[in-house]
Amino acid sequence: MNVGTLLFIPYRAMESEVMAALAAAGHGELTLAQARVFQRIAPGGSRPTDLADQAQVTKQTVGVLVDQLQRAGYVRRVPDPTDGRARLVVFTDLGMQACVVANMRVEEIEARWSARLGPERMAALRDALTELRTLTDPYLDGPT
Amino acid sequence: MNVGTLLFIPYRAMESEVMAALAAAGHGELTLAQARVFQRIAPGGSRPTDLADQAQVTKQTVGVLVDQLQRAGYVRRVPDPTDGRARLVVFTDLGMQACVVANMRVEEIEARWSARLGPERMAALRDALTELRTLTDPYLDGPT
DNA sequence: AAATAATAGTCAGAGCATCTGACTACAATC
DNA sequence: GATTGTAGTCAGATGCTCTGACTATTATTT
Repeated sequence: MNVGTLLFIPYRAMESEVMAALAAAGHGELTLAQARVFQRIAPGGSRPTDLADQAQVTKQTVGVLVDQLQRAGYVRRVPDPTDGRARLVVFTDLGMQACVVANMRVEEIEARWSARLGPERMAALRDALTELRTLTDPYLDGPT
Repeated sequence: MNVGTLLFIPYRAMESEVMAALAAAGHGELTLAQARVFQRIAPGGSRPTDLADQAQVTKQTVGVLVDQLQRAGYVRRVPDPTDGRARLVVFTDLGMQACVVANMRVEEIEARWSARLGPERMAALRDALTELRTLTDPYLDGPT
C-alpha cells in the first residue's frame, strides 16, 4: 500500500471523528467543506485569500463558505486595519466554542494514537511529517 | 500544527503530483474524483460496493464515476462469475497504462521523501502509519 | 502627480460530485 | 417456496468548486 494512501487513512479518520464531535456538541449544521476553511482561521483572524491558499481552493469558494459560516453565526468579517482592500474573517463566540470542541477532540485522538505507537514513535511520526513539509507544503512561507 | 493537518499536506501533495503526471502523459481528462476510485481498483477487478467502502463514498457516487471512467475507456464492467448480482470493474489496456504512469510517479515521490528523511526514518514513518490503520481504518477486513 | 500594474475581494453562471430515497435483480436462509 | 439480505441502478436535489468578469484599493513606474 502506497504511503499516500497510508497518510490518507488516519487523516480521514481524524476528520470524520472531529466532525462527529462537533455534531454531538450541537454544531451539526457545519459541513466538511466549511470546517476545512474554518479550522484554518487564525486566532487573530485570517484573510480569505490566505484561507484559500491554505485549503487549496479558489478564493471564490472560500467566499461562499465564509458566507455560510457567517450566516450560521460562526464568523464575522471585519475590515483589515492594515489594508483597505482586505477583510479579516474572525471567530464569533460561537465559532470559538466550536473551535474548543474540535481541538479537544483532536487532542484526544492524538493521545489515542500516541498510546498505540508509544511516545517516541509518535514524536518521530510528527517529526517526519514536519520535515516532509519542506518538500511538499507550497504554503510554508505563510502569513502571520 | 495538529497531526491531522500534517498528514494532509504530503497526502495532498502526492495526489496533486500524480494527477499532474497523468495529465502530462495524456490522461488529462481524468478528474480527481475519478482517480480516487480508479486507484482502488484491484488488478483482478473490484466490485463497485467495495470501491465505495474504500473511497468512503456511496455506491451511487461510485456508479457515476465508473460510468465516466468507462465512457473514457479506462475500465470495463464484467459480470462477476461468483455472484450473479455483482459486476466487476476491471482495467482496460488504457486503464493499465494510466496505472503504470501513476505508480511510477508514486515511486518517484516516495524515493524523494526517502532521500530527505533517510531510509530508516522513511521506514519508520511507513510502519507507524501502517500501525495506525489498526485504529483508524474501517476497511481493514477488506475483500480479496 | 498621474498613469499603470498588481492585489483583495465579490458577483454570476456553469459543471461536477455527492447525497437520499426508491427501485430491480439475484442470493442466501429458513 | 417465502422471506430477508445484498449488489447495483435510476431519479432528483443539493452542495462544492471552478472560470471569467468586475470593483475597490494599494503599489509601482514615469
